[in-house]
Amino acid sequence: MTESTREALIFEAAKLLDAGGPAAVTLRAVGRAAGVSHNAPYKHFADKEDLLAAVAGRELARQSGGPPSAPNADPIDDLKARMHGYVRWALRHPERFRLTFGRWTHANDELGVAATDARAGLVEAVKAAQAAGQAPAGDPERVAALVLALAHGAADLALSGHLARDGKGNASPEDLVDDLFVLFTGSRNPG
Amino acid sequence: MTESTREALIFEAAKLLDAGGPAAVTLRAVGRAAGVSHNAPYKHFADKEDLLAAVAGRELARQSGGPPSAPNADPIDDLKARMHGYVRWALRHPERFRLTFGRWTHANDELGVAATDARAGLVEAVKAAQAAGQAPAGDPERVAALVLALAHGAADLALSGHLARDGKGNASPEDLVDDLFVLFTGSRNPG
DNA sequence: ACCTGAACACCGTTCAAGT
DNA sequence: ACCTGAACACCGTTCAAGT
Repeated sequence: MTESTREALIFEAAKLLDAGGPAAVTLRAVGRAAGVSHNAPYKHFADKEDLLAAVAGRELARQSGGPPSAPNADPIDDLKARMHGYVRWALRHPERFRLTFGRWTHANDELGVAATDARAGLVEAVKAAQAAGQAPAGDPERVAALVLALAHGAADLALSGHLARDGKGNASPEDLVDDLFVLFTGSRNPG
Repeated sequence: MTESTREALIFEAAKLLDAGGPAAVTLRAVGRAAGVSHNAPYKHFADKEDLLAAVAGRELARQSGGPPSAPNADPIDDLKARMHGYVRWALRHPERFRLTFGRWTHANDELGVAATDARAGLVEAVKAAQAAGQAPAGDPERVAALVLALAHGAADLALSGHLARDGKGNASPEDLVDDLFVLFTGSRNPG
């Protein structure tokens, strides 16, 4: 039971975030939703930011810990599917996406570990694509950063409305991810 | 004099934002810094968000309205310089960057116009690079979106600490921009 | 037309106290 | 070890009033 209150607080905070944005996530509302007083959260988290970091960490771990695609798919398809999944996650859960990549003053362990794990999985996918000659050669961490930066930027611009203005001649974040992979085929590593 | 109070409020709000993040931008602090009462802002802006939108609009217009590089430089260098400038702006003024691409509930005209202008300038630079055979063929708006998404994502990931963890084998946002342009040379439009 | 001061309903956080 | 209720210093916003 001692753990369930903590979990309930995280769960209710995430629910309030989705429903009403960060402004709706007050400790009073979280406590009320979890059936405790408005300052019970202080027995489980240092402060409000610490609670939000727990929400972000749980979300990032969940997102990047999804199914590793079909295990024997083409490596480049695996990488593409992973990035499409990333974009889809951002567009479906904009508040969780923004929270995850938001401002963190006192670095949180839970969130940091989740971020490191997510990057490691992506780097492995890039290495496999490179080994199959389907991605540019070079430091796999750097190629992974390139791919992630594009997917992240496309998603963030789309969410903030800075990507498309009129419907004409514009691209969805998924389209932009595909465009990058088309560029990859132009500079394949023949090895 | 009637206009100067409004301008002073925008100016002081931007200063407070840079100094202490969005939490430091309270209408009371803005009013105090501008030498007016804490609710004088309501005579110039509908609410706090409207004031922040004015800050963001001014900032975006200033950023994208910079010098158009050397006028007779290679088109691809012009495009590259523009994106490097974008990244440098984001890293030097993280709070303004995040504000500009933040949450806007009631769409603001000033900010919308600034965003449209910025995109238009970028599309022109892409068209020039395409005409010189230095950028991939296709809808210039879509190629511009690809380039902007990468620069934006690289900057945002760097700011949130999700780009590099250890110093080893990682890339700066500027490096990632360069990497994209290297991919461009692999799929040049021969026209 | 622009500004002020008091007031209202909120919020994060602290603290003494309870089991 | 976990929780409560009162309290404190804030905040955005509204409103009646002043020039």
